[in-house]
Amino acid sequence: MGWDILLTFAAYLNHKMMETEVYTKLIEHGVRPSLQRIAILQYLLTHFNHPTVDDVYRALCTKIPTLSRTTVYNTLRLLADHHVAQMLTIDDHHLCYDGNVEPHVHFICKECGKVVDLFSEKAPSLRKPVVVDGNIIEEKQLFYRGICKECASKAKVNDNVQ
Amino acid sequence: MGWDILLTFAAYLNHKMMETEVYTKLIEHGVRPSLQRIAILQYLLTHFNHPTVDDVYRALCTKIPTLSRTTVYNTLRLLADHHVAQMLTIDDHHLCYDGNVEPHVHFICKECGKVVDLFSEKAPSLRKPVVVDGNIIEEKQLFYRGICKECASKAKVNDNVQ
DNA sequence: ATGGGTGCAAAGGATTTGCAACATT
DNA sequence: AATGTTGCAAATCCTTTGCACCCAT
Repeated sequence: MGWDILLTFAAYLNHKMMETEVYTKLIEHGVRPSLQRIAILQYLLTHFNHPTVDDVYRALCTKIPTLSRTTVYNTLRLLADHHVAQMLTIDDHHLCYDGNVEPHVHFICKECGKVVDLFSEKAPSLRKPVVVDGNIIEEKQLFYRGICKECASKAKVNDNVQ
Repeated sequence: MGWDILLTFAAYLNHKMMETEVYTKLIEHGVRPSLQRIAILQYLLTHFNHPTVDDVYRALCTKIPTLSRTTVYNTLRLLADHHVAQMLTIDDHHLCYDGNVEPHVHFICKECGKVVDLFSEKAPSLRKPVVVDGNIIEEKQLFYRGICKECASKAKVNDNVQ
């Protein structure tokens, strides 16, 4: 197979990629699309389990063998800055990201550290920045903390055993 | 000056300390009071600028020369666990504490990292745990992010200069 | 004498930085 | 050519851990 065939194939893939939803989303938010950025946002938009930087890295490094953690850090921060993703820091030692930028409540379990979306709860929404006491508010986030369903039932079982 | 005098003096100080508000507060929340714990909570209750672990350490290590960071970490975590203080992790690299456990909204400036209380905003309150979708919710926290008054006016000045 | 509290030093982890190579325009 | 992007390696910073000492009951 010659170089010309490879080039044609690459051009075809490139063209296909530009048709994707993720590509468009990046462009719309002013982020230059690159292979890595597309892959990372793609991952965020298909995994709603609030992945950490390392989760994203480990999931993608097999598909993009040259991927580095630095790039994942940079890209996720970039996406958050451009409001394509949300950065969640509910707990120390639990920095994670969420591709869903629609307002919704996050719940973190003190026991297992899991982050859960609570769509049933009323979340503060903010379409455009507002000013409060002179401060420009761009984002609102509501967090709940407690014990999740699974951990609560586990604790109950343990109580009975004791 | 003999040992008996020193002992009497120590006993007097001890007695005085037990009369303090901070001492009572610790007892009420099931935390055994120690010199370090009293000092740390005292600091939290008189400094409303959302100090980090290091802020607390640096402020107190001159007064208690033997104080270690480990103790400050342990104590602040202990206070948060016993709901004598709030642990705030609004941003990665910005873990701080708040001695005010009454519900109020926190605002963090993306520019300078400062944390400000917004008492004018309606904050979610939670007197006792509630159950949502099987999860036990013990705390609710509402965070805002954006640009603070000072940074916003600085940015405006720079715009004019350019 | 037993358990809890403290503090040092070391280990551990997560994130950032500097820099060189690379891709894209 | 110029600018932006990537990725390695090293550095940095924050936090935890292990252990020994100390105090109080």
